[in-house]
Amino acid sequence: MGSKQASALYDEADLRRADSLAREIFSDVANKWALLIIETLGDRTLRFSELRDQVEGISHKMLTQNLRMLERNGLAERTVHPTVPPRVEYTLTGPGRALRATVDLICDWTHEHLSHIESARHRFDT
Amino acid sequence: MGSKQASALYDEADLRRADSLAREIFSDVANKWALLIIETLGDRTLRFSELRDQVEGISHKMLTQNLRMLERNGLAERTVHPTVPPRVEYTLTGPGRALRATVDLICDWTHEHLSHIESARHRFDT
DNA sequence: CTGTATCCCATTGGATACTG
DNA sequence: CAGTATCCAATGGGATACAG
Repeated sequence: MGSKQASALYDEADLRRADSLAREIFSDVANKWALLIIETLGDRTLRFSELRDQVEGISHKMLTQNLRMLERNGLAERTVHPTVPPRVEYTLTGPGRALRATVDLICDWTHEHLSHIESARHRFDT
Repeated sequence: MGSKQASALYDEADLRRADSLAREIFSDVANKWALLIIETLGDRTLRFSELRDQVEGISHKMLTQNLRMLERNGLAERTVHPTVPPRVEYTLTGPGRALRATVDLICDWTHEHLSHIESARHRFDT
C-alpha cells in the first residue's frame, strides 16, 4: 500500500503540474491580440511590418510581445534574413496551425450569431 | 450608375458595421475569464456561488462582470428565484453552447500539445 | 446569497525615442 | 526594418463594505 499510495501521490502531482501548465497556455493564448495574430498569419508567411499593418489596431509593442510569446510556445516560427535592412518573417508551426483551425471556428461562430447577439444586446440595454 | 454606386456604398457601410460588431464580440469573448466561465458552465445550470467556486481563481468582481457581459450578448441566461436568500442560476443559451463547443476544441488542443509547448519553452528560455 | 460600489495597486498597453 | 527601452495614461482586477 505504501508504494501504491506513493504512486498515486506522484500521479496526482503530475496531473496538477500538467493542469497548471495547461492553465498557463490557455491564459497565454486566450487573448484578443494573440488570436488575431494567429488568424491573420493563417498559412502565410508575413514580415513584422506586414503583420502590424494587417492586424487592425495593434501597436508595435503588443505585436512584438505577442510574437515572442507565440515563438516561445512553439506556435510561430521566426526567420531572420541577415540583410540590410533586416527582414524578419513569421509563420505558424504545425501546432500553431492546429490552433488556428479552432480560431477559424470562433470567427465563423461570431459571424453566424451576429444578429442574435445584436438583438440580445438591444434587449438588454433597455 | 448613380444608384449602383449608392447601393455599393451602402453595402460597404453595412459590411463595416458588421465587421466592427464582429470585432467587438470577438474582444468580449476572447478573454480568459469569459472562456473559462463558458467552459465551466458547459451544459449545466449553476448558481453564482457554484461558479465562483468552480472557476479556479476568479474573483467576485470578475465573475459578475463577465456574467453580465455573457448575458448582454445572449450567451448566458440568468434566472432569479425570488426566495430568501435569493437563488440565481446561470445556463448557456443555444449560441452560448455553440461557442462552448469551440472552446472545448481549444482545451483539447491545449492538452494535445502540452509536451510540444513545454519543450519549445525550454528551448526558447535558454 | 447575489449584486453594486469604492478604493487602490498592479498590469496593460500606447507613444516615443533610440540601437543595430 | 525590426527590436528594445522608457515613460505615462488607462484599464484590469483584488479587497472590502454595504444593500436587497
